[in-house]
Amino acid sequence: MTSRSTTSYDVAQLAGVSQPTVSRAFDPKGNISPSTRARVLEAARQLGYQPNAIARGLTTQRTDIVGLIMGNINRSLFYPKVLVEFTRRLQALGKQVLLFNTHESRPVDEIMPRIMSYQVDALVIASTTPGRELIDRFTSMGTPVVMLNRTVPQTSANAVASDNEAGGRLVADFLFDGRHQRIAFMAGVDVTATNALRKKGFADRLRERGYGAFREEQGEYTYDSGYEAALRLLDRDDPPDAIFCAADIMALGAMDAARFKLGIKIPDELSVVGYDDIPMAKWPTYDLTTIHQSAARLVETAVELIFPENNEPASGQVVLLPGELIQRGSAKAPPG
Amino acid sequence: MTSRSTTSYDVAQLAGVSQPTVSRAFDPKGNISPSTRARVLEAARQLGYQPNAIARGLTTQRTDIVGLIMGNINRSLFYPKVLVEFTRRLQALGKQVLLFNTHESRPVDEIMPRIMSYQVDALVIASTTPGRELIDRFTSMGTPVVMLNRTVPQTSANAVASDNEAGGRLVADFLFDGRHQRIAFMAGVDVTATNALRKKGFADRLRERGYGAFREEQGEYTYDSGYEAALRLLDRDDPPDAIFCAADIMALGAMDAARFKLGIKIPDELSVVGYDDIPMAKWPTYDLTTIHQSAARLVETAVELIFPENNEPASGQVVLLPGELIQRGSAKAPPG
DNA sequence: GAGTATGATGAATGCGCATTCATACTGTAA
DNA sequence: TTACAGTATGAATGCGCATTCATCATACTC
Repeated sequence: MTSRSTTSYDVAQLAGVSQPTVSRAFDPKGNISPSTRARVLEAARQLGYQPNAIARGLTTQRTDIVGLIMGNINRSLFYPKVLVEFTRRLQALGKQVLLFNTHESRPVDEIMPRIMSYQVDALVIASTTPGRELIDRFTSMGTPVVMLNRTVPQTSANAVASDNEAGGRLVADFLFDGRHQRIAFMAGVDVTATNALRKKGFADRLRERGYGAFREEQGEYTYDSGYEAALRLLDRDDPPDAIFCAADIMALGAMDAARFKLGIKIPDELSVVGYDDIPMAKWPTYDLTTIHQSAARLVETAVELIFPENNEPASGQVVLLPGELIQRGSAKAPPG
Repeated sequence: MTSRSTTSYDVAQLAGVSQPTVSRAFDPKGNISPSTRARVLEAARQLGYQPNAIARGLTTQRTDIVGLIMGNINRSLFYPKVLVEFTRRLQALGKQVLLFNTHESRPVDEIMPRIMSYQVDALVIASTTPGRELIDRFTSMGTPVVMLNRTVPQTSANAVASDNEAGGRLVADFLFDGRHQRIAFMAGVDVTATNALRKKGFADRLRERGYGAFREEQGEYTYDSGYEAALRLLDRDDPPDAIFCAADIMALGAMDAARFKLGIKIPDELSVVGYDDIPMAKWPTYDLTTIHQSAARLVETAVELIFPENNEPASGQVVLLPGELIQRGSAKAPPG
């Protein structure tokens, strides 16, 4: 039952070689004759031997483990997709993802020691924002860090984010050109840079175009909060004729509030634009006009930063990925 | 930059003790005087020392890592939720989740050696089905295995699943009592036991109630496939007045196909019942009657099987969790 | 054919920790 | 005072592997 697992010594003995030779047989660049390698691998196969990654990690100082910190993964399908993409890509590089979840209540920094103790080769941080000194402890040890859709100013951490400010500007132009008169903004949680930048680009561009102040309500990146915020926005004498929601998930709630609760016609009486292009956005019920943000590209870029093909891992780099406005049926399009 | 990370020897030196004493200071059950422990921990704090989990794993034969295999995580929000729950619960037990993704095309068994090499303390398999001998290799090494919503007959693996057969029966009763005349079933992918059992319970119970054969179409556990399957089912002279979809996600597609493509009124002309109770099911647009399946309970049960409070890990146990019919507005309810 | 480069292999070692085992030290009973 | 628990600590060791380093066999040069 609890038989000691087979080691490289067992394989060595069966193959009639020394233990280091077994090691070399499993090292693609190992100095070993083809015939010996074949003999060793055959012996390994017979014994069901697999090199112990933990022991290997101890000597090589490389665990092939990448730490991935995520908070609130399951709000939308975006982060699950990021997660799958990461796992897939890293697996292809022979690396594995060690997952850490941040509790709503507790700060991220609390689990950092845990992560550090696992000697991860790199650290990916998504949808949560750690303290600067924690990050620096990793980078100072030579562990590259990359944050997704978050930035912490003046750190050695890399960051990959969709260009939220540019996206906000896209929406501003789209709604302004669509001849909307009473434009509103539905914010996400205030502290997130994501939300702030989307709003900034949106507001700046509207101002540039000569459009004045706009009304604003706050949601919390959930369907329900979008639903409620839409009611506050719309259930009044002078309701907006366009709402830019800082996230698709809120936009869906907003659309349902407008249509089913208030009987407002979309897009005739109200245009709704989201952000993210989650899968549901293209469902016929919603057919949501939104800014598309590719999880796959985000991940691809992040992986390239921490495990570049031929260079040293990057440090302190910030990459912004442009978004794309996807016109669907939830918003009145500009003429022409 | 690449300064050798601090080890227990560094801490020992600073605290004026030997290395084993440092070890004991970090072991809650370690034989060590309170004053010495305090001194050691203070020294550790100063140096930013954290015990190396990899090295520890080598000596203790316990990595505190749990392997989690998932395929197709991001179809719905159910598995992401399972994932988060697992991570959270295991973190609370001082354990971490090492994630493995199975590619659509490749068999699960291919990544098994990788998992084995990481000496995981336990293995959780979700939404994918491995070969029996692979499983047995883990359990024979004393590594408990638990599968979620899948079973492989005659293995030493544990399994936790929602009682799909009972759920199917619930739906059969509900639709039969609702006086539906032309009941149809929308199947998921045929090979999955999940689908087969839901269908079996449904069919058996209908037969018991004296209802004859029912029409059937096949989807693939996606919104789009549900949409298409619904068209095949409904776009004919004698369309069903009730569809039981083997998964919510297909039910949503089916509802949209019926309402928006064919102009069928729900629930007046057609009742739709799903399975899973994903978050979208309760959105006003869908308001889907379905069988609720708790991800949290599933995870809780699975964790209890592989890490029982006071016993040995379970082996070969199969636990079925009852589902619950959630009546909403997408289906005509039985009178009374 | 003597000398040198090349390649394949084994002996020895250490990664950082937990865990024996042995030792010193403290207090209590005889 | 002697003896004997009990406690706290350090020296030594090994987990399983990769990586020097040294050794030996072979091939090649002039």
